[in-house]
Amino acid sequence: MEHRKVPEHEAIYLRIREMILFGVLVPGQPVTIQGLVEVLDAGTTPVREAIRRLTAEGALEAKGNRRITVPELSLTQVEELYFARLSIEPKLVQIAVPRANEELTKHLREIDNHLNAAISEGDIEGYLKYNYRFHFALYEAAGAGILLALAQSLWLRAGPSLRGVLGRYANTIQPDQHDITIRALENHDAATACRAIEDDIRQGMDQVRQVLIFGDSATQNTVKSVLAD
Amino acid sequence: MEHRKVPEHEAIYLRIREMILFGVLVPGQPVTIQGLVEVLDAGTTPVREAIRRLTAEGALEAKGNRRITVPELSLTQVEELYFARLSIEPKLVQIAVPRANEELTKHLREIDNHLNAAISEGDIEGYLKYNYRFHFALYEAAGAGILLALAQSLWLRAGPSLRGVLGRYANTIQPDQHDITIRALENHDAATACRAIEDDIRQGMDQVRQVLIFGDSATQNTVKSVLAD
DNA sequence: TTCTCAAAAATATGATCAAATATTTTGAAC
DNA sequence: GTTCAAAATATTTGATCATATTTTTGAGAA
Repeated sequence: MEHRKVPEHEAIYLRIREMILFGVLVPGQPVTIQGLVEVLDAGTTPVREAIRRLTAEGALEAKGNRRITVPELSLTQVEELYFARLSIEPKLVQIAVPRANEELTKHLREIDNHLNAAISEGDIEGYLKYNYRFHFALYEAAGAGILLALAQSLWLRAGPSLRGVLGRYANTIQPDQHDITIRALENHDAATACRAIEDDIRQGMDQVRQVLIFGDSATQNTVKSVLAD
Repeated sequence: MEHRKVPEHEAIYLRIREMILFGVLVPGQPVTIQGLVEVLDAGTTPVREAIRRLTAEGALEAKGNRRITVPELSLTQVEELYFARLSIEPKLVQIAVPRANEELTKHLREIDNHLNAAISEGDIEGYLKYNYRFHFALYEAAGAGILLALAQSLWLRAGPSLRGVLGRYANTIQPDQHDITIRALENHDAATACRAIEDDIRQGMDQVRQVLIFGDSATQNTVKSVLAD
């Protein structure tokens, strides 16, 4: 069991999933089986099965014409994600807090250090990766598999659009909700931890909403100028 | 577009999905590709792809030994579903209420009439079908695809266990939350509609919880005695 | 230039088979 | 009866191909 061979379709699924989560695949982009086969140097059957799985999760969108794209979020969908994230993720935190131990908080601090380094270096993909890892290390500690799956589905839907946020707001100083969260965990203060995660979600989703309202043409320019530093 | 040919894998997915929702497939039951191929008189590829999709949605559970089963709900998972349903479904109702029109309430009444007939006849599968249809006719009216997908995923997870509830509680008189809901829709009274759905969810999930706590051996006997009427 | 139409190209879908993996059955020994 | 190993069986996984469907391309007409 420990050394169970991971089926190829699972490995491929995880790779495509990360491409979606971290904005390698962008909203509106068509996704084809053969395209992924070539990019990933994989077989068609595992890619097909991974795609089927990801469409079931809302991470990819099956169009009526047998084509598959990365979903684009409408404003009302952002509102839906906003609501759902605020419903599910703090609950995961609430469940996790009584279970938090030093190992967890230490692990979260490590991730957050990487995250802060990525911010300092203007490393967008690093930021997205460690932000995701921070959140899910915490949520996994809750041991609530169904809520966790819901949260992951929400992140998969939001992932490609989050990338559009970063150039625009990279210079914006936001209160560090992660640090607040970690301290609350150490104190087993569920209310503070939940509020910090809620505020973190609000900050992030407010920014996604802004980008959608004002468009992302200004965003592309500021991505370049930020990364030039 | 209107007469788009529906791929076989989608049609098969819908059929298996209903088997799960309405308790034809029971918790713990192994599910094999060849088994479904024979039951559904279908091809292996569409069945495989449907299974992959359903496991992604949590409706089926991939075990570490490459076997697939219908999930069994633990008590903590029931609590998770309880919380998630109470978070998501009333929100769908809240969004739907301002959009409710006479066509919708008429449609809901028709479904509810079928549901009540099924109850009178002791028709368990009919009950499950029309209960599902009632809820989702309402939720679909919200036009909130992401929240709808979350709700459907929750129902898929709970579906097989709901069947275990029915024999046990079929004689229990519960306030008819559906009728209350319809009337609230007619009056565009979102608060009442949401509360009715919340109460409906509580009634249902309390019963699932009870069955899990006390076991279902008594349930099987009462299924038989109820259906003998 | 635009529009139409047919052919070519791209892509998804389903079938089928072999290989890999896991479980069950069988038979022997104690 | 139990235990264990080997054989048989069941099942999943991945490859590969043919078929079906959709999009793109290019030629001709207006």
